[in-house]
Amino acid sequence: MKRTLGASSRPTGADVADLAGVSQSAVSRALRPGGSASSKVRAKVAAAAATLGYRPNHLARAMTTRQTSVIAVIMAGTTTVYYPEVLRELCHAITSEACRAMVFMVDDLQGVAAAIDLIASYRIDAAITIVSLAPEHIDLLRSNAIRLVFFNREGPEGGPNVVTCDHRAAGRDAALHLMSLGHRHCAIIKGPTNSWVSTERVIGIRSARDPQGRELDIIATQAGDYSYDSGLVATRLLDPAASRFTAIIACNDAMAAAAVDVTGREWGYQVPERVSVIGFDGTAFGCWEAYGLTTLVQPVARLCRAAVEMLTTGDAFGTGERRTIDAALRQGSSTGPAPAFR
Amino acid sequence: MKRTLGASSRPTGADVADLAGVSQSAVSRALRPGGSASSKVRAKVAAAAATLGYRPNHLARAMTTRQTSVIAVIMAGTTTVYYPEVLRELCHAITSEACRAMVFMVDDLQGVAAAIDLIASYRIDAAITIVSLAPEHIDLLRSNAIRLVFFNREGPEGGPNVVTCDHRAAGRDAALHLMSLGHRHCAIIKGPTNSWVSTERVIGIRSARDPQGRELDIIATQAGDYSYDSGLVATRLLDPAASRFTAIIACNDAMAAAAVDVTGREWGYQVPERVSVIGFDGTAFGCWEAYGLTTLVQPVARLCRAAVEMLTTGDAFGTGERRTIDAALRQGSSTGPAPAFR
DNA sequence: CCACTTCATGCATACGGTTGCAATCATGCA
DNA sequence: TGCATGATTGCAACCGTATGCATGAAGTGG
Repeated sequence: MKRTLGASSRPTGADVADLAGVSQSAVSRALRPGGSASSKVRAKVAAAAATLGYRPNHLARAMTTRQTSVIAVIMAGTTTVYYPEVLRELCHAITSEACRAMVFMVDDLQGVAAAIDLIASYRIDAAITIVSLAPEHIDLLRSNAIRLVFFNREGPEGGPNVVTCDHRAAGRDAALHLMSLGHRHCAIIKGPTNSWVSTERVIGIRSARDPQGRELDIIATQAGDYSYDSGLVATRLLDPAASRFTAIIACNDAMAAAAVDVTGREWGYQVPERVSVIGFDGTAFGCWEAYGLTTLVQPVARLCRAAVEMLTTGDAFGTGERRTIDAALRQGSSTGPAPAFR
Repeated sequence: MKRTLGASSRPTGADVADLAGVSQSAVSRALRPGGSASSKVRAKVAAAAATLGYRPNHLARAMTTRQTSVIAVIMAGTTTVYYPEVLRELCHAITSEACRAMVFMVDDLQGVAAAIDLIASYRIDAAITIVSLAPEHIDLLRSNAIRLVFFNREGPEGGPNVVTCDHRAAGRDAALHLMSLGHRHCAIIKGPTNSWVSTERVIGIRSARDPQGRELDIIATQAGDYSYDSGLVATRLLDPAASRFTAIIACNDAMAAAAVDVTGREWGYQVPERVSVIGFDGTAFGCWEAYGLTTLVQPVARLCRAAVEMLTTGDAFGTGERRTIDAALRQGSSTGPAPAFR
């Protein structure tokens, strides 16, 4: 009972032990499900703990057990309309799994290095990364036995686990949807060149074949950075008179919305009567009436749950496990039958 | 040098001490700016630490210093288009201040209690809450000397610190903007009845007086839950024929967008020629062309920085400090001069 | 009734740092 | 040269929990 009076600090296991008339180790064991303790001691300890409002100090526990039940989330600080939603869902999934989410927003490579350092310093159990990691960072995490999952992102060779939407299939489905509506020629607004997701989607679009074995002609391509404004710029660079596309595929919903705006308001082409527009991600505002985007919905919540689950149930660090989850087409009012052309 | 070989664990301060030929406490002091250590020892320790790739274990440090440099964020798990953005900015602000963000998504009162428990268990330094807290939770945090800031939310009497946008002034500015355009009669779409922010905005709207001392007539009121869909429902309940409003004020942008859609597409009233619509928050998609919302922008990043700053620089727990930050009118294409009426 | 197994419990130590205290060392000044 | 003074440094005691080990108690089978 050495605790100083009037201290605002929490009671410790030793305090509970004193009150219950047992040893501190008995308290530790009595409060842990697997611990060896008689029901009598369990009762006494539980009573004392309740009286004192005792709760174990997770830091001290982590010191000895070497696990914190904390999962780190590494995310880029750049503003995109899609990431905050992912962050929210990831945190939600982590909290639901009785873990704690520690978020690291990184602005540059230096920030990534700092985050990796901190993750190791806090003995965090596992990490989900939504940014690319340098090999030395991956090695550092591995050497500290910190499990790692890449989220919607390609990890390096033979490396860590990956949870991703099947972007290639989503791209294919987008193209198939348009072809089933009679579209033969389309324009594409890609994401940034270094975006793996964008690349996959475009590969999927190119790989699509309709029942007659025909592919969708991509007769114009522009690129944006996933922002609405970049979508405006990219769409304006498409020349609807010169290249006779009847559909625009944008690699995310924000750029698709921009495509709808430019097509309808600047070119004066009806959507979808004259031009159909299709996007990706399934962000909430995409289905608001003014846009009514047809889009390939990423089941963000499921992706996040899968990532967390992979971290909490898996065994080793780099089993190279891979979970791929399908996107679903949400039919909106931005796509329709191709106009009879020529 | 008792470390077992082949262990993947990090080197400890003792390892560095061995290599540098000094004591472990010397290592501790040499690596801390304020520590008393000769430049010779500092150099030796720095060299040894670099060789071994040593980084102090934050958990062990937190055990003795009783501070973790972790700031908790307590947020509701319910989906709203505004919160994820706040979460992102809060995490960003926290990371920028050399602190770590631990996020607790709570779905119900039980979740709040669990989050508070964990915050105390991890000896987290401070917390930012975006949900309401029961008095006993606030007491628990106070008794553990965990600093607390309410974010865009009214704390209890004489209690914790608050960082908030000046929603009342924002409401007033919205009304003044409309009156300056000649509007005399408006309809309001409020938020949920328990939303303090919504209440403040409405109070502000009612308190506005134009230079002639006249107020804006609120001739119809409906309520939504801040979602787009609820905005559709609420707007449809407004009877534009019966009550001759020339403007709709919606308590957030999502509902304002819904108001634009119903007004233009369902009623066939031009926006803003026949009806003006104004929203709040300044969410990104609100200014996309199809909506072009006039809105009162909450400077989310500044709010978040202010909250974090208050936690990192303040002194005591409940100084009742209050930081109020102004919203800014962003003029869009959804408001215009009132039609000459009657 | 005894030997043996199983279980419960306390003691002591480890986890990896920080920090008070005392001893030591270097330095300045008379 | 001698002493006072202040800066370094090592020792040891924490922080609060988990856990290996030894011991004692209780139960079990022969």
